Amino acid sequence: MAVTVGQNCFVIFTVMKLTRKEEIVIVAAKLFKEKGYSAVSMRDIAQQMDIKAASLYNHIKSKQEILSSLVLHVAREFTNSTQTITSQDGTALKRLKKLIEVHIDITLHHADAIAALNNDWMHLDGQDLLDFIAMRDQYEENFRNIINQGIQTQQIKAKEPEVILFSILSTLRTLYLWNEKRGKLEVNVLKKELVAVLISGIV
Amino acid sequence: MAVTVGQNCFVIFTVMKLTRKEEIVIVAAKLFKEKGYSAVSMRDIAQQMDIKAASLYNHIKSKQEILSSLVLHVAREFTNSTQTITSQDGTALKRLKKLIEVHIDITLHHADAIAALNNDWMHLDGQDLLDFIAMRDQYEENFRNIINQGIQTQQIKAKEPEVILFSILSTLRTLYLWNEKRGKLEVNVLKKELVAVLISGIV
DNA sequence: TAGTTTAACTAACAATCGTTAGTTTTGTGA
DNA sequence: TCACAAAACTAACGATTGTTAGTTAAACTA
Repeated sequence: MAVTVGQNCFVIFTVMKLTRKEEIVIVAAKLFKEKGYSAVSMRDIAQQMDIKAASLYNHIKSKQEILSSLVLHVAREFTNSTQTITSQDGTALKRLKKLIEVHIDITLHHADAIAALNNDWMHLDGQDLLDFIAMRDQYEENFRNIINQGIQTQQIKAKEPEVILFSILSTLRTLYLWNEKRGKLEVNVLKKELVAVLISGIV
Repeated sequence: MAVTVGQNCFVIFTVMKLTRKEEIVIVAAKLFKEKGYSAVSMRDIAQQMDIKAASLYNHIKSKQEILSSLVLHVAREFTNSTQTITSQDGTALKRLKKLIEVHIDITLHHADAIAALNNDWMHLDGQDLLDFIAMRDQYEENFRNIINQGIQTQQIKAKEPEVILFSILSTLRTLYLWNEKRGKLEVNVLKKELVAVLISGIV
């Protein structure tokens, strides 16, 4: 289905029928966002879906599986998008801007999952935990490299690179919380303003 | 006890004997930081203190009390410091810088408690929860006012004030996580660099 | 319509949760 | 040394946790 919104703007969306498992994961994500993984019981999730807790196990293997579906899926999305940008050409500063914009896009599309990614990743176990940490470190390293490149080419002030990295990543990481308050502020405006603030400061 | 560190720099510290309750709260804070309030059991806390869980109740009233001691104490510290600065004179930009510096100071002194403040405040209940939310909102409002003053006096760019507010508060809120990685970076350097990045940007 | 899958149900399990009661040990001051 | 307070202990409680087993109702497919 294709719909015209305003001018030159097509939104193409396919109404996919969600599997029951996907529904569970989505509902769980909302609850995890509010109270955290550990404080949400299987009975809480079931109640929110108007079924009994035991029925959930027709569709999922365990509570852990809900968490890892949620977290690893969006973590992979971050990883993939980052890889693409890093391997593109363009100045360090341009790629940094692009990186920020993509991060904003992913955040707005997966706000609930990102809450779990930020706050509940430590409750992953086994290989899932290792995979997540590897992806997180790689994501951070990508930002670090681009910032360092920017400093070398003198596009970015030769301040402490770690402080710059920290400031940008912190802001992006917390964006999921502000998305609700964002209210009227349109996505493209948000992107533009946020990139400006992060890159050029406020004075 | 007073010790001279380098030149012109006195550190005066009193070795206070901690009450048993304070010890419990400190130990609990460390565990809450790693796994979150809900995932830490009273038996976990007790084990870390080499006693049995039931013994904790000689010193505290409930698990809830540990959390509210932890969170409300540091929340009040933020509130008090903020009040002082807001009522001082000086330009909006100077007060904003001061606000950031004070936030950094408090964060470095109460890293574990701030983890709970950020991640577990929603597990407070009753009046404690209401008090916390009131303090948090007031804290945010203080930042907002100073930023708006800065915009009016044209010290700060007339960008979206909410985006500026969001960027600064996000960075400060997440600082407790980076404090460990900070490593060699000295406190005063961190303050100076972070203020510079937040105010002047990176280009 | 008969057969099969999908997805719900009830009932229960072992483990763990925060917490209480009652008792014993430890340390301190007279 | 004796009395008392502080702080530990054991044992157990009722509730809740994630999860399993076995069964039933509804919905598609032949």
